[in-house]
This record gives sequence, structure tokens and C-alpha cells, in this order.
Amino acid sequence: MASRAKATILDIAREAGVSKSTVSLVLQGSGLIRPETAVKVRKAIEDVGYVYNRGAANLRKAHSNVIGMVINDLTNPFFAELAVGMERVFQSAGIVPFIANTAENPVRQEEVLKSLMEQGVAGLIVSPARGTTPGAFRRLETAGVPVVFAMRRLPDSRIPVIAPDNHRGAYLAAAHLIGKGHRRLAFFGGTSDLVVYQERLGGFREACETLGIARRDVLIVEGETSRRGGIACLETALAMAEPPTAALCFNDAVAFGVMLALRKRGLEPGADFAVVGFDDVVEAEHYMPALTSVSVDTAGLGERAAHVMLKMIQSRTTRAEDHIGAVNLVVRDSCGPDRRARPAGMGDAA
Amino acid sequence: MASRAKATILDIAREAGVSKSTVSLVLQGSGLIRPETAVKVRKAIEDVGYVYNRGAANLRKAHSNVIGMVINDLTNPFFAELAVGMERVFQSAGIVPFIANTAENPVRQEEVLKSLMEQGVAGLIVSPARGTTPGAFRRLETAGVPVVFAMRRLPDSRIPVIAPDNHRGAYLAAAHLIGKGHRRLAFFGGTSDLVVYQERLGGFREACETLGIARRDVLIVEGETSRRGGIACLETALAMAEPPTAALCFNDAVAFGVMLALRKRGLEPGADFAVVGFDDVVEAEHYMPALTSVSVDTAGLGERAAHVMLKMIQSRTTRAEDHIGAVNLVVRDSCGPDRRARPAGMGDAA
DNA sequence: TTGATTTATTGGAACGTTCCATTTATAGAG
DNA sequence: CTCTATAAATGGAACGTTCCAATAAATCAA
Repeated sequence: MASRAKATILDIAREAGVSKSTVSLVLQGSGLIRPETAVKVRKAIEDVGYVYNRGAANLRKAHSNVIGMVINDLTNPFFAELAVGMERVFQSAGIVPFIANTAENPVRQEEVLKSLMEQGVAGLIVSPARGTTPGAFRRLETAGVPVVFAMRRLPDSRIPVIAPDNHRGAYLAAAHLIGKGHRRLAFFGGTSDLVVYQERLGGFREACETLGIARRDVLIVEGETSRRGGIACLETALAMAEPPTAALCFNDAVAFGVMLALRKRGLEPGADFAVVGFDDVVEAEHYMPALTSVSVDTAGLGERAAHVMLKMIQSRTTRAEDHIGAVNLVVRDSCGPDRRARPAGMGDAA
Repeated sequence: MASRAKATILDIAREAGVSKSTVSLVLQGSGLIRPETAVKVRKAIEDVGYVYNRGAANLRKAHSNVIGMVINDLTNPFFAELAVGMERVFQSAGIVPFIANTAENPVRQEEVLKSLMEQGVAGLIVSPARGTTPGAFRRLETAGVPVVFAMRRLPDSRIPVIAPDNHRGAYLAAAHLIGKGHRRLAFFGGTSDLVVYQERLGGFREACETLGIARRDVLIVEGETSRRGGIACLETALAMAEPPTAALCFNDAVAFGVMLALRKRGLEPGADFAVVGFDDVVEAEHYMPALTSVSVDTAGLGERAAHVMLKMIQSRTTRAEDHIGAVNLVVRDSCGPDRRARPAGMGDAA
């Protein structure tokens, strides 16, 4: 059934008694072939255990059918959700996306990008690693490979971005906290080299300012965007002379870390210290207490990114419009009112 | 700087005033080239914005440098951890593994496998989807592509397997529960078409038998291997006339679901109903209460699988030995003693 | 100097496809 | 029948590499 060496279309041609061109046409589902011939060829294909060599085909064809997804942290369930959304739309387009993980490492990212390019990808959806240098995507650009950024963006690049409305999300979250009576607020996690960070922090700051929180009452603690980072942030904050009573976290992972650290100190998240996350990963709903978080419709953004990509490939362009997804605050149980404020019977302006 | 059409080694050759063969040699880092020539060529490569065409190269070379990882559920953090372990070793071998998700769908898996083969992968590490047909990997076999199964295996295939000692893990977990005084035990989640399920259930059953649990006191509830599946299992179990007091779950996701469902019913996981998970994902430690689980050294298994793969490629074989990883039970807070047993002061034989 | 040896470099065939331009077969019109 | 139009199948030249065999240049032994 299977021959020693790899079978090629010539082997099939011989087996079926037709020319290689005919086999090629059948492979491409061309309507030019007489149905009976096609059947004969397909049988031969089956018989010799043929596997199509896409590399050889791409040598002649303009476009490959490979799309790469380059993700900065696969262990964050958030990105897995994003990937799932993308896969949904690529699947229906007959494309198998290849996922590669950069583990938040720009050097690794460089390798991944290089490898994907060499493979002849038709397009790339990327959530760039922290500390990506501005030139990292120049090669892609000059090669004319369509790229879209998902969730994260680079300081000043012309590459289209699909991301949630970070500013508004953070504003909503901070306003919620302030509405609950909190007057000393913190922003936990993330680092300023991330544009997303700037955006989220910006929304947070704007809320504080317009809703009358004094500048000296807001605390910013940078940190890793992981559970561990969250733990560290809380430690830092509680070591202050006048610690905050509530925090907006850069993302849910950080929020989980903060809740963990609170528990370890015998404090109850929600009651003793309010915490809000960002991204609303599925775990958020299931945590104890359930985490209030900014929902960004992750899978939807993934789908959107995939659609944009498909359109770019189709129209052979490397440009597209940005897309900012709507967000909304999902209120759960992780932020009670400010304990200290209550007994004083403070009224709130807004 | 960048030319219109894609640059090839011939363009470089012209630019550097050498032959294409020389360029090829430089690209491969051959020592046959005079250093000054190599420098000249490398400069030309930079100047024309060349990107290597691996497809063309693979047409001539025996082996590609692509390794695929086919995973049945990327949203399960367990598999992300596995992937991370593999990536560690591939990276140091200068290989970028491509990850593809099958979402537990055999049809999708078929497509993914086909696509990866067409791409000319050097090898495949696969955690097969549930319901994979026995013939699904025949093509790979006849094509001589090395494949290793990670975590899961197929009923009777000769493909090497890297997996934890499921039987022993389940035995340990069940024994722990019995040691705590529980006499009515359940096994939650998973379906019998999974070999892993058979193994884990087997270990569970053996423990029950040798440690004196009556057959009518053990309850098996099949279900999805997800949080949702866990919720369903618990509902089913508690609807019984004489419900179990403790459960070993097929994996941590199921266990999380069970804990969730308990809470929803006003029961406290650990105190009112004991639950043990399997896999020991990072979340297990951080749950409330922290989940007792069978630790399988996920990343370690990933590394092992990658090593086996590398060795298979190197020795151009398609066979390798199975590797069963050691497991151990990590006891945390999710299983207290049987409430009902205590007052009666029952002693235990073993 | 000559021939042999080593060191650098090179042309050309091959790899497995696609696709254009042809050829061959089939049918329809007169 | 022949002529034309249509349908079906085909040969051959690319595509961008690698690698073998061959050449050219430099070095060495005598």
C-alpha cells in the first residue's frame, strides 16, 4: 500500500494513467476534469498514500495558507480564549493557524517571527512581547506580510490593532470603586513599557481626577502581570503609611494574586480590601469571592482579528483600520464599600 | 533598501559578486568559505532584505525543522504547562514548535494533522482528541513521520507514549480518601473512550477493592472533563438515595466544577464533601479551599516528550520506549474526614 | 619547474509543484 | 464529411533552494 520513497504527483499520474498536470488539476478541484477521471485519480492518490507537498506548491503559488499566531503568554488563559476565537473563523476558511509562544521574551519572539517568515506565512496575528523593539516588525513590513496586533500595540507603529477600550474599561472600574466610597485607590501590576498599561492607567487616573480623588491618595505599583506580580504589589501597598483600601489590577491574573495575598494576611477580599480585575477570564466568575472585572469579549476580539487578517490577505494590503472593542464592568463580589468611610457617614457627590 | 519582488539567493549573489552556491554555503554556516567572503555575503543579505525560503530548501533537504504540537484543549491550563515544558527543550535545539489546537474534535484533528503533514513536519507531539479513530495516525506512520503521544494514548497503537502513572496516582488518591474515613466514594468525570480514563478509574477501583470498600458503595459518574462536567457530576451524585461523601475527579477542571457546585448548594468543599483532583495545575494550590491533587510534573513530561522526539528524529526511527512519569499526591485542604463516619468511631483495617 | 594536495568557489541538475500554451478528443453546425 | 467550437488532457518551463562534481587558485614537496 505504501511505497518506500515519498510519493509525488508523478507516481499518482503513472498509477492512474494520466499526466501530472491532470493530477494537479484534480488536487485543486478544478472543474476542467472529467468526473470519471477525477475519481480514478483520487483512487490512485489513496492507493499510493500520497501527501501533498505544500512547500513545493508555494514555490509557484503566490500565497500560502499558513497563518501564524504569536502570543506572549500561553499560560494566561486569556490568550487561550483569544486563540480559540481566532480558530473559529480560520477553521471555516479552511485555514489551520499555527500558534507560537514567545513567553514574553523579545529574543524568543524574534526567532519565532523569523521562523514563521521562512515558513512563508500568509499573515501574522501578534500579541507582542513586553519590551519589543520598534524595529522588530520591519522585516515583516518590507516583505509585505500582513500583520495585525491583538490586545497589545507598539508605541508608534502603523500596524493595525484589535484591542479593547482599555481607557474606558479602567475608567469604569475606578468609578465603581469610588462610588463604593473608597478614597485611597491603587493601580496594581503592569509596567510602563506596555502601551496597554498606559491606556489602563490613563483611564484610572482620569476617573480619580474627575471624581475628586486627591493625587496623593492614588498609589501606582508596577509589577509583573501575573499572580506573583499581584502578590508583590499588595505587599508593597500594605507596607505604606496610609495604605489604599481598593485596587484596580492590570489584569485578572494580578487580581488573583492580590486576593491570594490578602487571604494570607487574614484579610477578606471584598470586605477588607476591594479589588477589580481586567479581562474577565472565565476563572473570574468562579473565584472566591467572584472577581469584579472589566469584561472585554476576548473570543470576540479574536474573531475580529481573524476577520481583519483574512480581509487583508484577500485584498493584498498590509493596512487596515484599528478596532477598539466595547468593554463593560461585570460587578461580582470582590469589592465591598470602604470600611473606614462608612462609620463616618460620608455622603458621595456623584 | 527593500526591493519590489522577493529577494532570492541569486539576488544576493549578484549583489555580493559571488555565485549562488557560495551564498547557500554562507547561509548554512559552512566553514569552507573564506571569512572575508562570508562577511561580504552577509552584508548583501542584509542589504536586500532577504528572507530564507525554507519550503524551497526542504524540497532538497531530507529534513525540515518544524515540529508540531497537536493539543486537544488549549484552554485547559494543564496543556499550556505541557507546551511550555516542550518549548524549553526545543528552543535550545533551535527549533520553533508550532502548536495547533483540536478542541477535542476528531474531525478538526484530522485537518490539523493533514495540514501539518503537508507542511512537512519533522515530527509530531500529540495529545489525541477524544474519540480519535484508530486509523487517524496511519498516514503519519506510513509516511515515516515520528509521532509521540503525550498524556493520552490510543487503545492499541505502537506509537510511543509519555504519560504519568495514572493508575498509581488514582490509587494514591483513593487510598487517601479511604484513610480519611470515607466509605462511599465516587469517581467523577471523563468518559470510557479515553484510555487515561480507564487507567485512572482502574487505580481508583483497585484501591477501593483492596481497602475494603463494597462495590455497591462506589459510584462512577462519567462526564465532560471540564468545570461544567464537574458541576453536572456532583448534581447527579447528590441526587442519589445514598450519595457519596467524597470523590476523586478525573482532572482538576472537574474538581473545580465540583467545588463550585458544592458551594452553590451551600456545602463546604473539604468539610462537607471531600474532593481530590488530578494533574495538579497551578490553580489547584490557589483555590479556596486549596485542592488536594495528584501531581504529575506536567512541564517535566513535556520536556521528556520533546527529548524523545528529538532523539527519534536524530536516529530516523519511528519507534521509542514509553515513558511513565512518577506521580505524587499533594495533600491540601479539600478533603476532610467523613462527617458521618466520625461519630460512630469506626476503625480502619489497613 | 612540475605534480600533488589543499582551499575556495562555482555551475548545473534535482526536488515537487503550478500554470501557460498546446495538443488531442468530442460534439455541433453546415 | 469538413469546419469550428468546446471540453479534456498534456508537456515543459518556472519557482528557490541544496549538493555533487568540477574548476580555479594557492600551497607544498620534490
